[in-house]
Amino acid sequence: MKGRIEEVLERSLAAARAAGVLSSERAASGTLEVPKDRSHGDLASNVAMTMAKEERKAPRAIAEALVAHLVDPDGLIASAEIAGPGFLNFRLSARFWHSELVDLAVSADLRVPSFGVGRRVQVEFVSANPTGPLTVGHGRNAVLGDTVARLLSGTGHEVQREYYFNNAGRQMKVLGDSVRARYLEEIGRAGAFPEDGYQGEYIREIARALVEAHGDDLADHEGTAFRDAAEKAIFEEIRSTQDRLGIEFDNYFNEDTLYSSGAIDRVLETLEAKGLVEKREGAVWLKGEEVGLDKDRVLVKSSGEPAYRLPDIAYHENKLGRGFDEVVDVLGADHIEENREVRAGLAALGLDAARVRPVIYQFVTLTRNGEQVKMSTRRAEFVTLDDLVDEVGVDAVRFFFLSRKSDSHLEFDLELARKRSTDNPVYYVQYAHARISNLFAEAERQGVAVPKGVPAVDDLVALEADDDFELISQACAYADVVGLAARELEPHRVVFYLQDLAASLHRFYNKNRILGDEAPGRVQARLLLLGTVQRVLAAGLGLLGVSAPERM
RNA sequence: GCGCCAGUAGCUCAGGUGGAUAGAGCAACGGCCUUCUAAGCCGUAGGUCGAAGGUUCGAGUCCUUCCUGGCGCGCCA
Repeated sequence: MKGRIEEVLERSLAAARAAGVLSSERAASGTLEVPKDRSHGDLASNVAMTMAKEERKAPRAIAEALVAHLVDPDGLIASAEIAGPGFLNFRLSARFWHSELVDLAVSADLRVPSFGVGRRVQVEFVSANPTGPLTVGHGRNAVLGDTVARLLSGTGHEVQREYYFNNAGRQMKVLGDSVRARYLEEIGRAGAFPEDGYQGEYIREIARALVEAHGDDLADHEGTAFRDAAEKAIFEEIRSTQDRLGIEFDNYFNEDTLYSSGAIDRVLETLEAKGLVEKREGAVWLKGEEVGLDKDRVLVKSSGEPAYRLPDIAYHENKLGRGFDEVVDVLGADHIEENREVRAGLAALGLDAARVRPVIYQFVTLTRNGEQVKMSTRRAEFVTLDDLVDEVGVDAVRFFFLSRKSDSHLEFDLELARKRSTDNPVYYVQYAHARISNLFAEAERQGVAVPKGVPAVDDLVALEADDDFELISQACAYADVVGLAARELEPHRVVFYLQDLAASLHRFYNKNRILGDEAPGRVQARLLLLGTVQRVLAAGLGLLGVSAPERM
């Protein structure tokens, strides 16, 4: 929406230069924004202030020169005022707003910038090892990753969603041993339960299923049957949780392929060849100082097994090698350091580590009635993501997980999330959408002609109130918000925007009776406006993976 | 001790690239439905933006130091 006014500013600047009033060559670099205070107009520019130094003139004098040479052939600006230290406050014309609304309405993608066209991006998220059901913490990861992927797709990127699975590590062995121990218990044989084994009830259930299927045939089994059964069962559960949340992956990547392909050995050899490793105390170390880390890190343990970070480096090398322009890692705050090591490793290999973009999220706490809910496994309180979905529903889970900047700790208020009332921000936004649907239904019932198809500026002349323009302005902001959210990988911006847009809609709805307005053409014009607002709400909710109900 | 993140209204949190009188939602208080869904709206109250310095026309935003909380700093993953 700023584009056309920016052009006006550029031309006015040129005109002022041509008239010899201004001298600097530089293009205007100020910002144009919607002022927080509506009394400052529809759009405000600080360009006069940013030019002050170079022009060696007072900002207000520059602003005056610009206003005096305003080039606005299309009549987009209704008035231009100079305010405060040198702000240029523009009030825009009805004509401007009408053409903005037409542009938005005819745009299939609501004018969201498609800066990602031709770029391939991978988003890796969740990546939880199947040692138990997904937790609430995984939930934030899952929803964040999925929504980042949606944002990137929405801005034209070709996106792959990947789940990385450490099936080569110790964890999976412990899992198998845990099931074996429970299995032996079930068939009445004493077996020592592993010290660091997984104690959850789900392990026993898997063991029982094995008893049912095989009796005690597996009592002396030395292979991977326990592990395989556990992995399969738990993965099924994880997938079903993801399913409920509307999350699908394009690819599951197994760590062991990095071993079988020789990738891990090659990484090690390359680092050795570059003189970036050192053998010491029976282990192989990555030289921290030389790769930009604060200390040396073990790549291969003295046991001969790779430490977790080596396959991680190989994994990221693999990802970059698959030709992605960018690789996004969605990680909990406890993995920041590890990610730094991985990127240092990539740089050491001569790869462009800047193509790896971590999205870090802080931890989640649950509260109920102001009290923190302990997420302990022992008391069977709220541990799993499935439980959370059961209690508050998919829409609230997704919306709430996204309603904080990922860098901030997230306090998930169960009481609020389950409320089916106005207090609950999810319902607030959804209600705005449903309200518009209802209005259209009511219009049909009353036999009001509901405009169909693509609007033209002439259809909108009856929109002449500030209320109308404000709503248009809000709806038009969608494109900028989504663009910024996608660029910065910050879904929460969309959440806050939708709450603002919903508030504008509710305000508008309460203040203006839409149907039965006697001004000629206004009912139809406002239905066109609200139809577009509804499309924006639906698109925004869709980006978040939250439903946009017709009726509530 | 070192690193990363956070500290903004009673509570939970927004506040790209520095802009005008710092915002929203809960909670509190007072209003608005015989009329398109009151799951809504309007109003009141609530702040030394953790502290102190600095940078400049201008700082919640940038720099320095300090305080508080979370998370890391493993031959665990």
